[in-house]
Parts: sequence; structure tokens; C-alpha cells
Amino acid sequence: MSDAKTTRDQIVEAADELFYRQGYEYTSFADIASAVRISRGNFYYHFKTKDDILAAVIESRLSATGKLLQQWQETGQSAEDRIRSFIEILLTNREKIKLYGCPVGTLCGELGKIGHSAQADAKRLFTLFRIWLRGQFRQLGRRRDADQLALHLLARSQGVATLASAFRDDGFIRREVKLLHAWVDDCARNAARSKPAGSTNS
Amino acid sequence: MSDAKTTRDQIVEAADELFYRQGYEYTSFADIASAVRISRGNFYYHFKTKDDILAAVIESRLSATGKLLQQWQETGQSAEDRIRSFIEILLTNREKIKLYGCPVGTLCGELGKIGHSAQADAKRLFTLFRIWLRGQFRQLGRRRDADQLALHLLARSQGVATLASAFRDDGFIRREVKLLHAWVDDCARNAARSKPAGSTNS
DNA sequence: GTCTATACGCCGATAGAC
DNA sequence: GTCTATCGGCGTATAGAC
Repeated sequence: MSDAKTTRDQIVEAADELFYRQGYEYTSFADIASAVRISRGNFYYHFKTKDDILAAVIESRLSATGKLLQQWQETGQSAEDRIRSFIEILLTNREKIKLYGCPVGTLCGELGKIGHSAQADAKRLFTLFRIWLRGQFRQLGRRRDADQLALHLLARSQGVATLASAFRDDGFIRREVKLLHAWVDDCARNAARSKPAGSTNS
Repeated sequence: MSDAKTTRDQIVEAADELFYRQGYEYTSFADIASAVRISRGNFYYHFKTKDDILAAVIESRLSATGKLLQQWQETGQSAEDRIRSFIEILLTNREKIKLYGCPVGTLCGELGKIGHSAQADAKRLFTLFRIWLRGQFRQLGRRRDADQLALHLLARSQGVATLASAFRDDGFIRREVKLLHAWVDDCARNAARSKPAGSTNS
């Protein structure tokens, strides 16, 4: 509690940011140590290996993502609204996305390529969003294809992030976000049509 | 000519594959040398630095991509067909995509993160597809938004590749390819509707 | 808990024999 | 053109003083 962050927390925080900006492989202990302003030696008091730091970073991201989704769950007026808050992160985080892509997608990709065992854990970040989105689409009335819609939306977001970082194009992001909102419109319409007359979402 | 590949060509070929499968940063000279079965020392007779190899690999990919697009241009019966051949590479290359993602997207992403100057060249791979696709959509009659449609299709493909490699899901790829073909259907329909009656594509 | 000093290997890169 | 031998640097990781 209060603002007294432990050194360990500072390390995780700095590593999180550096792994996002530079990638895991490219980030050295020296990078993290100098960001936290501690010596490399002190480092190993808190984490035995680089893999341990990665595990802690992923755990921290999983926790933060869970809280974010829970917050959306509480503040969103409807399932449709909640899906739209997911889409909006593309706009909210667009400056970082243009520079470093999506933190989930790029980490999973890198860990997959170097055959790192932590890729399974990183994938759980995707799964967290997938399950949450699936729940929203179910509430929208798309019970049969809710999971497919969730994956589709995840894929669309990943694609936007990848091209946004390649071309550094703001207008492109805005247009794609508009298209995604229009796609949600369609999802809601089709759900209403296929539901029995008079049924509601609750 | 003939099958007598020069050592240099073999190096580029091996590096190309390794950069795709392991990433640029993670691939060492030792990896490439052992793949080509030459000593590390001999290596430097052909390439002065690792950056030089990367440049040669990108150049090789640009050339191969250009030839592929030219071939599609010649064999495709219509612009619509040609766009569909682009979509089909997701299916054709799905085994590698599930393991290593898209070679263009992952390379651009990695080079962007480590701030490598060759990222500008890697981006040209995207631009090659972008311009070619833009041309196809123009021929389809979508003159005003041809470039936006090209970027949209590129983004959708990238998203499919990213999630396919995270979840290793064949069914997901197939469903998304179907959706993309349906999207092309819509593109062609909307183009026909907005064109003056009686006009043709040629 | 934090530091300095240090081990040890792999990295990219060079020199020079054949 | 291909090899062996080797360099300097940085990477992760450890030992031990304070």
C-alpha cells in the first residue's frame, strides 16, 4: 500500500516496459538494472534467472488484464458497450502501438520463435481476452458462434496493430476502428434477428 | 544457372529460413554457418557484417515477392481471382504460419523493436503487396478506396497469422479465409453497383 | 538488501595460413 | 574460397564484502 514500491515491483515494472519496447531477447539485465538504478549484482537477489523475470512480467500482465476486464464488466452498460471498450484500446494506445505493436501479440510471437517455454503463459493473455469477449458475444445473443466472433475480433485487432506499427499511420487505425464498430453493429443486428421475438438480453 | 548454387546464395537461403523461424536477433553466425556447413571464418569472405546478410535476405525476399505477384498477375483470370490468390496463401502456408507467423509481419515487428535501420527496407515488402492489391481493387472498380481496401486486407491477413501462431488452430484459419472470400464478394458487388450501368472491367 | 568483483561462454568480427 | 586461431566485448550468472 501507499506509494512505497518494492525494488522487486520496480524491476518487474521496468522489465515489462522494456520487454514491450525492445523485445525480451534484446533486453539485457544491464538494461533493466540501469532503468531501476540498481547494480546488476543486486538484481539476482530478487530474481535468479532472466526466465524468472519474464514469468513475473507475464503474471503481472495477466493480473492487470484481469482487472481491466473486470472494470469494463462493471462500468459497461451492455455487452455491446463492453465489446466497444475493447475496440477503443486501439485508439487509446495508438501512440505506443504505432511504435511497438500490441504487447500481447508481439510477446507471443517472439517467445514462439525462440521456443521459449513461457509462450504457453503468454498465450494465456490472449485466452483471457478470448473468454471475456466470448462471454460478451453470448450475452449479445450469439451463443453458437460466440467463440468464433471473439477470435475474429482478436485477429482484426492484431492485424491493425501490426500494420499500424509498420506504416505508422494514424488514419489507418481510425478507419479500421470505425469498421470494427460497424462490424459490432452487424453482430448485434444479426443476434436480434435470430432471437425469439420479445426476448431480452438479461 | 543450373543447380550449382553459389555459397553466397546458400548463405542467403539459410539465413532467410533461420531469420523466419528464429528471428533475426536470436540467429547467430554459428547457426547460419552450421546450416550451410561452412566455418564461421569463411563466412566473412561473403558478408562483412550481420547487417549485410540481413540486407541480402530482404533483397532476396523482395525479388521473390515481386516474381510471385507478377505470376499471379499473369495467371489470374480477373482482379477478383488475383485478390483471392493472395488470400489463399494463408491456407497454403498454414503449417509454417502456425509455427512462425507471417515472415513479413514478424520481421518488420522485430526490426522495429530493436530500432534496426533495415526496417525501412523490410517495410517495402508490405508496400509491394499494398501497391499490387491496390491495383487489383482499382481494376475491380473501387478506385476511390482501393488503397484502404488493400490495407484492410493486409491487416486481416496479419491478424489471422498472429492468432494462428498463438493458438495453432487450423479451423480458425479456414474460417477466417472463408470470411475473407465473402468480404471480396461484397467488394465486387459494391463495385458493380456503384459503377455506371453497362461498364466492364477491361 | 545492496554493492563490487569476477567467472565463463557466446557473440560478431579479424588475421593469416593453405 | 575455405580453413583455424584468436580477439575484445557483452551476455548471464555467482561469490562474497558491507
